[in-house]
Amino acid sequence: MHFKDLVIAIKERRENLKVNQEELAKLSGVGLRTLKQFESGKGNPNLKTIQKMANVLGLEICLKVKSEINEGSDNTI
Amino acid sequence: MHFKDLVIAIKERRENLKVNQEELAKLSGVGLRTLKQFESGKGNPNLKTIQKMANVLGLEICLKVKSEINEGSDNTI
DNA sequence: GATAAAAGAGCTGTATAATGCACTTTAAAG
DNA sequence: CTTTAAAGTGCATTATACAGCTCTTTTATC
Repeated sequence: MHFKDLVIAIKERRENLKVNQEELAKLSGVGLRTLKQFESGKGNPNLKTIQKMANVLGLEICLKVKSEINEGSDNTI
Repeated sequence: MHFKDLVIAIKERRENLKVNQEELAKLSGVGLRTLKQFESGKGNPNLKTIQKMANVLGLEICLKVKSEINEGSDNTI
């Protein structure tokens, strides 16, 4: 998952949950400015910041072995 | 995947590939000091730094929907 | 087009990550 | 116990993420 895809995944998840940036900022404890930067693709957030955002959205960071082909359905997004 | 687990995953992957910290630092372009900090659990690396390390190890960051139960085998580590 | 809500951006101060260098500690091999 | 490689730490500097404030731009809704 590349940088942009990660941004998109977070952003889409937020939108699907009908939460706006301001709410997510409050809920996650991440500054609104930081969140905006991130979603507009300008940020380079540290791990803790990413996890704060993800957690509130019911997502979690994981690592998987890289593979070009799609190895079948899991619950990654 | 919590912070510590991520650290462990990276570290174990590196060790399994028989690469030492110095080599990984060179290969990934991440400073040796940064890598040491991270692996000793003291760091809070930003996304790009994490990805540089992961890429060289054949890993990628992904997001998945949180779930308490294990939903079956995928290729996440 | 006017209005309102959401998203994005410039400016700025503070906090801290990234880095290199030198040193210490730990682990493995003889 | 000695030697050596790998891992971890203290210190200092530089780069940059975080954050709030304000303002602008975009996107609906009417």
